[in-house]
Amino acid sequence: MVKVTAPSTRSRFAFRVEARSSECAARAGVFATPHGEVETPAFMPVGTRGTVKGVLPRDLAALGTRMVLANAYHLHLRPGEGTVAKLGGLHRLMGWDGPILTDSGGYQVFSLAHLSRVDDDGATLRSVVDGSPVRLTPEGVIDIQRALGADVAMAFDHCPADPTDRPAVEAATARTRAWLGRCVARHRHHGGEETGQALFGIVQGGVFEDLRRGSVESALEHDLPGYAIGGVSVGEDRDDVRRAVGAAAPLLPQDRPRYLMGVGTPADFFDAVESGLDLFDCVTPTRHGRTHGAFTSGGTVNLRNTGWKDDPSPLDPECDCPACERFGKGTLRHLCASREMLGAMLLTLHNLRFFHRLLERIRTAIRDDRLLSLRAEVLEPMRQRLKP
RNA sequence: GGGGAGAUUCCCGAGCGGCCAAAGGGGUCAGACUGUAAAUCUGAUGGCUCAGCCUUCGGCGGUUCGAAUCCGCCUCUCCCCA
Repeated sequence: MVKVTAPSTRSRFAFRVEARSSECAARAGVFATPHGEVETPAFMPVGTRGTVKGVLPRDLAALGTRMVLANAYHLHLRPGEGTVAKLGGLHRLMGWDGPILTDSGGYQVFSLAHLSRVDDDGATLRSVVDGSPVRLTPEGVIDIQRALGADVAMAFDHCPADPTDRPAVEAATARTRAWLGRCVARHRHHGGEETGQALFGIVQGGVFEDLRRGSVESALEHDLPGYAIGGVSVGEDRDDVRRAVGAAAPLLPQDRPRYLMGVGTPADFFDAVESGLDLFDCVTPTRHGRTHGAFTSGGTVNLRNTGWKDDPSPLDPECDCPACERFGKGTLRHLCASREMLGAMLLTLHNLRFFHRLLERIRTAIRDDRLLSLRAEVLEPMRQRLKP
């Protein structure tokens, strides 16, 4: 049923695996895009409205970012994909020369569920900007992403509100399948990958392993340069996430990048990488950075806690980010407590650096075939919340 | 010197006889956050042997079954006129 074309025919989005773990399904590789290569496993910071909040593009690159996310729904509302195109495209808008991936807006139908209504043809949600109705369909979402011009566009999927509600998940998974077919057709209509944009399919299925497997089969009805697992970490237990990913990942093609959407935390990365996932994105490092939370090698830290007040020591002695190089915890705590934007900026830089360094170590460990020992080494000391 | 206004729990500020340990802000303290409606949101903020009790509304003394609220005096602050 599925004819998998040789990677060479899509060299602009080639993915080559360069090392595999002997202990698990982890692999280290390189994903090529028109705007450069990405070493995997990789973490992609989230820049929803065309900006990774509080971070200059050059700083982003210096932290180790290779690829970033933006969001089609939010950019459609403001400033509008037509405007983005007139401004020279999404790369120009973001001031980012590297690869960009746009999420379709499927997640917003889920996260803004109280403003959304889904039907078989698409979804209608109220604009978060002015409350007016916004119609999203597979075709429309592909058009938007085509106009934005990211390197990777995501299919329009239906992420169910409750991943444990089997009938609802079955319906959402069926829609995701039907919508993917329409996305693929529309993408091809625009010229397919010749336009410089790849389309990734998305697997749903909630916490049900059989539905996850079925959703992978549906996605593989289309020969795409990459596949994503979505609908994960939306409130379920970590074990449920692990099972769902464990069921889906082995069935995805070995020679295509696998993207786990919306994940996650350091522990999540190990789980997912060990199941053979390659790409990740999450708002955690940036959002936590803005809300006084920091990841460190010794555990998480809340920089608003009064106990750090007089502590001149660095946030994480193992870190080489701008926050750790020049400021102590007491200073960071002062910046956070007084709501200086520099505090949010520094913690964002720190968290992003922490995530990228972690993924860097994971990549190296896969190549050295010692991923499981790295897991213990990294996660054990950072299990706790650090208290002053 | 004369006339007027006021002193409330860390701060500002409601309250004007019982439903007041006392609204609402601020500050402070703590928590949450996984394809970002998030520099946001939630909770706590007199004490205790905590479904109750004790101490608090400038001070002292009254009225009343009952007072932050009414009365008298005192202390201090602000405004206007001389």
